[in-house]
Amino acid sequence: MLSRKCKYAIRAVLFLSVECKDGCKLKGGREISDSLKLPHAFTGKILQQLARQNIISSAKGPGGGFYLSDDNRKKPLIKIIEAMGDVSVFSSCGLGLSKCSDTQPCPIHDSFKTCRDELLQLFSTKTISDLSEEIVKSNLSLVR
Amino acid sequence: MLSRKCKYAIRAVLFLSVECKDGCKLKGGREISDSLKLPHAFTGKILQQLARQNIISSAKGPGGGFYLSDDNRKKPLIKIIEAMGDVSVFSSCGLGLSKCSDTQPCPIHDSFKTCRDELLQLFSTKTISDLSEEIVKSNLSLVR
DNA sequence: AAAATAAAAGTCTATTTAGTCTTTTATTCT
DNA sequence: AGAATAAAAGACTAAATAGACTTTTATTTT
Repeated sequence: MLSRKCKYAIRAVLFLSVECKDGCKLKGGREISDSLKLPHAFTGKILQQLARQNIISSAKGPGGGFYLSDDNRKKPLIKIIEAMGDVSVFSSCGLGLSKCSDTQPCPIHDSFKTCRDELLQLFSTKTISDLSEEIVKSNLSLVR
Repeated sequence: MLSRKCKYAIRAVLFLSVECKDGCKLKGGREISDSLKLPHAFTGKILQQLARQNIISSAKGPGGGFYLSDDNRKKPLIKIIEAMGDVSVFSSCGLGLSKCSDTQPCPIHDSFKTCRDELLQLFSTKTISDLSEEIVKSNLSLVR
């Protein structure tokens, strides 16, 4: 569905959202990748990319790291997906036709579009803070 | 969602199902890839793989090519997806966690699973002949 | 039997995605 | 100011996917 990069990104952001809550202690790239059992160098790249696109925030130097501002927390998951360049899955044809549409549908268009839209709905409505709360409340997993 | 290979495979099979109906004229690999505007060598590989796994039928020599037996037509689309090795999307976690399950869910497990299952349902119920009929009846597109 | 045809099979190349490693830049602490 | 820390940036490597090219094998037609 989503690329590995994108899934790593979502997990990293959700990790930040639950781990550095109000006291807002920063988390280093190393700690993030170690906690989530992700390849650290690759995760570093992803974190940078997220920071550059204002999905997460960062601070250099000793005591620095990544964190989420209040503004960051308000964003829906789809923003992460957009930042990672994976957003086209929610608009493209299930059989790969470039011109597939309601007026010129492929053989599975209708039912496929329904599912695709539900998924888009999910990622567009759930914000980082929404999920953060659910994770804490129901002890949901981000690792393995 | 599905790999390019898998999408090509589905389109090729559906093409065969509508193009060589009852008179059962065979279609060569070249004609298939040309009609669907797919890379011919790659399409050839895919057709072979489908034939080897009894999703489609083939005949060598002059006048030979690919076709669908009555038995082939009865199969649901998921069989094509299985043959192309893409079937895991319908069981794997939306965030890439290997241990995600109903009892140990990831943050988006429930709603993601719902969509995933709907999609699986779609591909498991629609057979090649079902879709073939719909394609003819509603003039649905397989190209572009 | 020989020629022609078309799938089967195998090897090879290109592109994309995933991932590492090294250097630079900004910040903080002594 | 200098040392240490940690992100930013860039160049590089590995693996997977997509795709091409060549040879072989089976079948049909002359």
